[in-house]
Amino acid sequence: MADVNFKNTLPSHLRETDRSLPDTLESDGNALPYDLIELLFFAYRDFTGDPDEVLAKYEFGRAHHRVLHFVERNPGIMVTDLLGILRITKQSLGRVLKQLVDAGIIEQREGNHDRRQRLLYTTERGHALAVDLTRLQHKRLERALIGLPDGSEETVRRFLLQMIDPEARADILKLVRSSFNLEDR
Amino acid sequence: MADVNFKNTLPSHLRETDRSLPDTLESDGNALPYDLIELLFFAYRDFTGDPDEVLAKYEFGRAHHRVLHFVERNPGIMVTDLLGILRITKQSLGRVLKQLVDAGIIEQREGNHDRRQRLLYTTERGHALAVDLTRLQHKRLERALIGLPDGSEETVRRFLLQMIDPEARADILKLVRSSFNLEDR
DNA sequence: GAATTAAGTCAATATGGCTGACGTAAATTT
DNA sequence: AAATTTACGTCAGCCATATTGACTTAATTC
Repeated sequence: MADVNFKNTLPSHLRETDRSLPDTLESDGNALPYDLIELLFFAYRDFTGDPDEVLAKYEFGRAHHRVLHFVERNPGIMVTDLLGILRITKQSLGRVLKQLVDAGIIEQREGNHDRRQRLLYTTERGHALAVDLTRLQHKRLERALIGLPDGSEETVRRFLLQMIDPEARADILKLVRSSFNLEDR
Repeated sequence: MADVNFKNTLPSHLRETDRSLPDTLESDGNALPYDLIELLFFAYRDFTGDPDEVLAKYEFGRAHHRVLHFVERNPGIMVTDLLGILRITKQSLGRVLKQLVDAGIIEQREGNHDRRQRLLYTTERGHALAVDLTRLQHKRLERALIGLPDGSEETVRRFLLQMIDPEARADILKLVRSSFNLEDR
């Protein structure tokens, strides 16, 4: 057995009585929203945790997931463009990409107009895996929206968009091609 | 210069005219919410990007940030409990914790009642750094909530909470000690 | 007194980033 | 037509952060 901790998330000092530690950093009106920060941390962890389990069976990691996702979503994407989305180096991508190609998850085809390009496509198997992973994340998102007031999905979308650096928003909006109207106003 | 890609996030096939690729995976009513998945990916990346820049000056990484954050937030926390929150091994924590202690960011004090414990506290410097980092993330969250309808902050909070594995929610709720009412109903 | 717990340590391994330096073929510019 | 730029790939090595397994010490609990 490994040296991992299987206990509660909850530290012992919070287990029994409430010793009422400060919820916010400052006692003046300038409260820091620890809770939002932490909820986002835990939410993202579980969000990526679902795919991780499936990927482990293929001996793939999160890096493979990201590549697979954006290739599935942008069939025929150029290597250069994928690098731009992922913001990693050619060398880093090269390693995982090779593994995905070797495993028959992604295939590369020479560009029609520009024969230097190795355009990326998911194979049938790759597509199936991508769908599986997306469906897992979809389910979690659906569940997270249950019981929230009307319009919450739109609110969450706008919130997430506005979390993104303003300079990058326009590009990302085109990339995600949301069917919702998220234009700036 | 490194081999990084400084170009647009936007792949060339989306740069000019809209070739209207499918927004969803399935043409039936079972659409997969690619956009939410991707917005969350990019939002989280930028969310962690702010602190990363500051931490780099100290030669710290994200692992140090997580430790600092939860120690700042739970002064006097036991090592075992911190392991439970972070879900990493003792060995992994040991390394970053040692660096933080050596750098005078975190200090360890023997437990009063149980002298085996090395309770963790931020030093004055550690506190200052933690506040800096939290403030950065706070600003991004504030900005992300601008212009959203009334009650959106609450909506986002509930959304994030429901993204978390149901079994873990109760513990995490106590841990984050939100001043908002997020009890299950 | 025995068993358990808290914390730490040694040693090895894997993943996924990074840097710098090149190479080749194809397209574009001059 | 030659020069330059672009797209892609590769070799070699480094670093951060995680992992596993085994073991120790001290203190507490049963």
